[in-house]
Amino acid sequence: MANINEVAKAAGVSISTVSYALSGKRAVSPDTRRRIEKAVQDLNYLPNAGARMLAGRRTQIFALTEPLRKDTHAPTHMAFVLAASVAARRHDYDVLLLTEEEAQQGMRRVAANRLVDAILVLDVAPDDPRVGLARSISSPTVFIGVPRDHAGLICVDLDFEAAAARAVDLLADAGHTSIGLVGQAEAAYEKSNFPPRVRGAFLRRAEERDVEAVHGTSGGARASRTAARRTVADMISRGATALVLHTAEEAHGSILAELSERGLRVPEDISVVSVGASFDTATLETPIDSFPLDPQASCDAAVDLALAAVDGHPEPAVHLIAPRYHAHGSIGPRHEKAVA
Amino acid sequence: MANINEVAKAAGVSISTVSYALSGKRAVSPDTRRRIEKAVQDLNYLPNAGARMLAGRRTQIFALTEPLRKDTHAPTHMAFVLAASVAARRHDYDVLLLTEEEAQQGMRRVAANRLVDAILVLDVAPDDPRVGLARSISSPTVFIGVPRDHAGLICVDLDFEAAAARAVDLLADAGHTSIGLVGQAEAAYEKSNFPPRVRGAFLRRAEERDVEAVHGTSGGARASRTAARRTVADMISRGATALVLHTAEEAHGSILAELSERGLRVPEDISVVSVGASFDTATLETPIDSFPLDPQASCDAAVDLALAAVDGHPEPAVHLIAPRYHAHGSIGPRHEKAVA
DNA sequence: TTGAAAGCGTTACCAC
DNA sequence: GTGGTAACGCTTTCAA
Repeated sequence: MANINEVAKAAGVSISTVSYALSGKRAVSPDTRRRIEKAVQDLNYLPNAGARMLAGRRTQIFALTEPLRKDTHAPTHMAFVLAASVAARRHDYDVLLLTEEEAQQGMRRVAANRLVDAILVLDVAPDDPRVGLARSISSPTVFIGVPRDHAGLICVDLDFEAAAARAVDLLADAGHTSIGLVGQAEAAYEKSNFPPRVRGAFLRRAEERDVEAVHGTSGGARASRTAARRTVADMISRGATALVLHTAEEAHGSILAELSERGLRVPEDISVVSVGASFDTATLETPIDSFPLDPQASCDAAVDLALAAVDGHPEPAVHLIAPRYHAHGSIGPRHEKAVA
Repeated sequence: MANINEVAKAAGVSISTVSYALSGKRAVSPDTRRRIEKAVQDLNYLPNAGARMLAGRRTQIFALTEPLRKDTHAPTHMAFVLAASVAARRHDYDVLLLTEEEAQQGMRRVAANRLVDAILVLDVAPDDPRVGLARSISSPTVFIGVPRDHAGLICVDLDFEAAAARAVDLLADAGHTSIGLVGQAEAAYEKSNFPPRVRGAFLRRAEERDVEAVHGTSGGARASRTAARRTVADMISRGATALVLHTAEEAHGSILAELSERGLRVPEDISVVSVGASFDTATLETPIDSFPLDPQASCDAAVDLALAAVDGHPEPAVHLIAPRYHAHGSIGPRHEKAVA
């Protein structure tokens, strides 16, 4: 529990020099720096967090709010929490968890007591109560996800619209004229912010490309595995020769099983592409082309924006992350078999 | 951003009186207290976190370390994180997340840093590197789970042994003489701390009760759903008339499906009881008797132990939480049909 | 290139 | 029952 005084004494310098040597905010002679570094090592010194928070103007802590709704997909959520944590640590920040209803009162609390420098908001709902809150508190707040009313807010998200549109383009370019979108469970279109964006862009681009498009829902991870299969069966019977999947990993599996049971090969008989998946579609029994969700990319961007805001340069806007395409050979030219 | 000085001024008292009125550590006259409370409300005052950490002897923050291994069952893990957070908030504590390799260096850091008052350790492995670390740092550390070498450590966990033994007892009492334990994936018996405890107690008690016992593994959540079904089929063919399940929710579903397909009714033809489930077994297609995992109970106990340690009264020991039994009618007397 | 010292906003001890 | 004030350990301005 050595403090800065002991380090200063051991190095034969003043405490201010120790502070500057460690922060790098002022030039320190090589020799002095060496002596300080040695003292730091010897004494196993680390600046007291509370003292830094009080004296400095930053706490080096981000709050991470997560409502943890019952229907939240746990693996995806965990991936975001992990990614946020990694992104924060890269900039010497720690992450403080704000869960449940605490998310709201907690945001107010940590903003008022100056426990955190900024707040990261996960699992954003279209009408998220944290939107109004963000506008009323002093802490910079970054949304990972895009609420309906996002005027003046700092938001980061995958460009789901672009991903959906590009998926349609790929399929249309391959000659497909009838495409099905196997989406999320119906409830997700109200509780989450991105499913409607995928569906909207899908339908829009399909119309632009003069492609017949149908949208169907699937169960979530916990739903009966028959929901997604029924949707697929229906789409195929209506002539779809290509599928865009925007579902959980489990549903991907069910869908591929359904295709396989119907004797439809990918991509010979039917083309498939995944949008916004949070898992690796290359490890499915049939690898699937994908515009994946990239939690790390989103969280890195969110942390950068948070830091900028902490520095007094907030960038209120919806910052969309360009989707990246991972090809795994699941898209092929249109074939009539599926229609039959 | 009002501070204690402004509150004191507004209430017409000294800052020490404000401090004492808020902490309750000294008697304050009703009238004075009211004036202070009003000033606090009006100014929306909350004590500065950094100043408290520095001046007081606590930070009101717990670190929560989670390795987040690839094979971690996300929903269960999230339940523990949430429960820990809730337990902490009940005592006015926040939770700081320490993930990945950061878990180790992070533990050292926040201990040396004085950022947290204590550390809660999740997802404990039999040979957990955090065990040695816990012994070498100053922060009180509470393990939620029991590592192999736990001498001198503070550990909390469900009494898996008791749960497994009681499950065997219930079945033996009902007349069953051949019981199968459908356990976790093979890997879990090395990477996690509790699967071996369940298996050990199961086999031990079965022997004590002179009951034939077999143990079989199942896949984890992501494994092919056939693994668990094969195990069950095998057990039945070997004469088992009762099953103890220690598996993920998905495997529970697969197992019930297998029984159903074989025309075996629960509990008429076969008895089933679940041990250590982190989900509600009453909502399965066939409700199953259960000795559930109770994250909140574990985390409440862990937080209590952490607080005691922070107060200078550490209780190094393995604190086992008595399992609770939830009956849902899935245990019945032995019937010969399953044997056939 | 370095040092002295003034805060930062609490808590808690010591007086009254 | 209340007030004054010395820590707490750092960051940062001002001087040298």
